[in-house]
Amino acid sequence: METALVEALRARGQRVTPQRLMVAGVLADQEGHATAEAVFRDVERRMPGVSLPTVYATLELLESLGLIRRVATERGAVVYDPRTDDHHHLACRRCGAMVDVEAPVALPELMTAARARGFVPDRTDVVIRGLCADCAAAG
Amino acid sequence: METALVEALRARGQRVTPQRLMVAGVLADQEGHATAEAVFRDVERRMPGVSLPTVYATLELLESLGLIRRVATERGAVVYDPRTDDHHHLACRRCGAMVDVEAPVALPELMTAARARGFVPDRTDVVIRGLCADCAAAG
DNA sequence: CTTTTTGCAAATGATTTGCATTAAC
DNA sequence: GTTAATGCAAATCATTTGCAAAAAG
Repeated sequence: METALVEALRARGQRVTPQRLMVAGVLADQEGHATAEAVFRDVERRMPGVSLPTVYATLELLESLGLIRRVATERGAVVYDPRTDDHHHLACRRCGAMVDVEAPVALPELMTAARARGFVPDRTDVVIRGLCADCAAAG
Repeated sequence: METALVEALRARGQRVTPQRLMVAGVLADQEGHATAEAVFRDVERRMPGVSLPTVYATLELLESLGLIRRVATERGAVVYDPRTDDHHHLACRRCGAMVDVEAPVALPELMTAARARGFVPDRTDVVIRGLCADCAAAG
């Protein structure tokens, strides 16, 4: 991801800073999804002194470059997803965990209905809500 | 909706208050989705003196009773949806509007993948992101 | 050197909490 | 009368902003 980031920044005439590389690196290492706070904690550990506003700004930048995705959870909390390929999410209503699933989705009727209203579709987010394996086992 | 609310409250031994009826009534009249603030403004107009915390508490109550749905938008803003039947959403990335669409969705591969991981599905939320008719027309 | 990015501190906005008062039942 | 619900004020949480200092190109 770092190479892609450096190229994207150069292409837009923006600067390659150690903070930006670090935030991108932390997110790339991330298994699953992370809140801005969580990213901040990891970044701070390896680079003391970085500020939270910088982390927020960088996450926004990475999203605008298409290198990460921003995902809103059911309660309105926001997490960042280092994967930008086509995948969907399982959200546990008990523990709040959000897990990736890969599977093709085709929603022909829904797309037709959307286009019929003049809507220009861009991306489809599918979230299956329910209980994750651990919470289901716990009762 | 008011009848259902009164019954649900009685069944749980909770009280039927004018504030609760008013919040439910305002949401039922609502076309589309509303933020807590918007609900508050409407409620306040017809019943001056209601407090914002009461509106929040009531929205939470209505959701726990299954009478409304809470929907998180892409940016993490939360809106309340008076419809609880099976329907999905179109979210405009430009103006933030969220519109209902009715269309059946069947996601067999995704459901299979979810169950294969021990996940117990409950409901499926599908959000199509893109540009609404107005924003697409505006360029 | 010039302009962007950073860090800090403070502001903002949405939602929640504590608590005394009021109102349902 | 009891107990739950309300209104108020203040607290909290996540995120954003303004601005001077530092650093990238």
